[in-house]
Amino acid sequence: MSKFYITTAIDYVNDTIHLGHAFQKIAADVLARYHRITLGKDNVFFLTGTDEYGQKAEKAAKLENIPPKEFVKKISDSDQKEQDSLNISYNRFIRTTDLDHAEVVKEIWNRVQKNGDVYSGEYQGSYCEGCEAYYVKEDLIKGKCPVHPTLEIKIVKEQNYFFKWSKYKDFLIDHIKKNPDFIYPAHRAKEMLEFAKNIKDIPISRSNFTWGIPVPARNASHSDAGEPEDSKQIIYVWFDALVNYLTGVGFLKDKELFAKFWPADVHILGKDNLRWHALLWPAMLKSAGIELPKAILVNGFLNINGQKISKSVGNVIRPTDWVKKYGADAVRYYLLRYTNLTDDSDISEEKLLQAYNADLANGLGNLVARVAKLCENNNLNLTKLKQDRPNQILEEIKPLLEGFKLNDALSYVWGSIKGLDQYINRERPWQKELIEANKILSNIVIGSEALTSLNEIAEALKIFLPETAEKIEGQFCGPKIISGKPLFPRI
RNA sequence: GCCAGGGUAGCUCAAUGGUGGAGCACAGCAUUCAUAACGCUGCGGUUGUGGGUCCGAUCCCCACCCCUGGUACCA
Repeated sequence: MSKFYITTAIDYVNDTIHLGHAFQKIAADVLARYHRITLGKDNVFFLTGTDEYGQKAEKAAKLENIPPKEFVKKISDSDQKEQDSLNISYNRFIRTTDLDHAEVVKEIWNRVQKNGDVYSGEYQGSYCEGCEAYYVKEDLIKGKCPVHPTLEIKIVKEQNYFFKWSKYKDFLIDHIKKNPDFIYPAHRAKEMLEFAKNIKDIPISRSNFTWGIPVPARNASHSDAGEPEDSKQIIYVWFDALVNYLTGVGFLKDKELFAKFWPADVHILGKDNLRWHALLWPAMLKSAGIELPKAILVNGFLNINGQKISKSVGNVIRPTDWVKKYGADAVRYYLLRYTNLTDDSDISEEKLLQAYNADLANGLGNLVARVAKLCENNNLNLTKLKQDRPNQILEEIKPLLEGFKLNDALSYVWGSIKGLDQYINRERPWQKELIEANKILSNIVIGSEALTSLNEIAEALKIFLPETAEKIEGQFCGPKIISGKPLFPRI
């Protein structure tokens, strides 16, 4: 691999992102930072952003009595602020309302249409007003919504453009089967294979609201009776949103950038978005004659104190809420170490505190403090910073990171921290003659044949805890080392 | 209802068809370079329930219970 292009889900702007969304951004950030170390900064592109069109955003804006454009800007800005608070190192924060994006969406639409995959038809759906959602007949129980059995199901008809999704059924099944790494974890691929069997065409335009990218004007020669009025048709949000991954690396606008980074190496997304990424997106790309992404990484959800994060439960926590109290790296650390990326995980502020004190204050912070003080007391003079060998930690965690085992990778780093603490207790540099003590300390700071050093730990931590890594490197860059403030004061 | 994932020490998770592991928390010892921190030792489990296959199952099979997600066009 010579380049790495990673994208996150773009967050829908009906509300500002919370810790659950942040979890995914942190994971993506770790992968991006890792690859920047191995491939070089210029060979990594990290895209994130906001998804801003659609009925739900339009409604949310109406509720606040402001124009959609203003509303989505407000949420997008606050999403960006949330991400920035965690030091998410994106290369572009895309908004689907960005001008270049509309151009790309239209281009994809036209390509798909040119390929014969767009047709006009009548959408008829069984709509439940309680769920504000459509149901397929098979899912209705005695003709009623399974969630709201007391409400009447309404039959809603709409004239729309449809995408020939079903045409790509065999292609999709084949692609997933032939590429076992396409969807991770594997059980998600199984899920998609099941679903793929029943793929039907879907409407990719809407006419009952206006907040979206208009369907491009049609060729006169193309017209046929009963087709929707184009000017009133808005492109369906998913058809619009998925395309951001192309816009983000300069499709149309910056051919060089696009040629360098496409196809995406990893799309990371929540399990709720899997179908669209695993089945619709590849079908769209195939239809448009564009190469498919290499991997889809599905992250689980976070629960807080055993409950799912939701407005109605009232347990929504924003990244900034915790960052203000504990710092960005503490939040990153906790979410990375004590969750399983691909499964649901339960988190709590209490556990964050436990991890903070046990691992950051007592572990890493204390190690840095004791080593710094020992170096200061011994007047250690560093003549070099690194051993002439590859960073042992990076070597060890490479396969873990490439297999998306972020928590295991971080655990490994903490193993090295423990190793240094054990070494210090065993060697007792504070009881040794100056020369002997300095040899021990130099082993601790820059390493030896047998010992993984503090500087190696710091280098590895750049991937996970960038602020902390920088502080440690600043303190141990020599030649003189002096003790400083605790990195993580006990709470 | 249907599909999928999960239920292992107080907590978070690991593991294997053959006498159940780690970290945190807790207790004791030791120690002072350090953020009452670090280290060592210990405590701690009839591996959701009931059956079955097997010489032997936590791991395989069946049923059930509980939790989670998806269930098609609302991100």
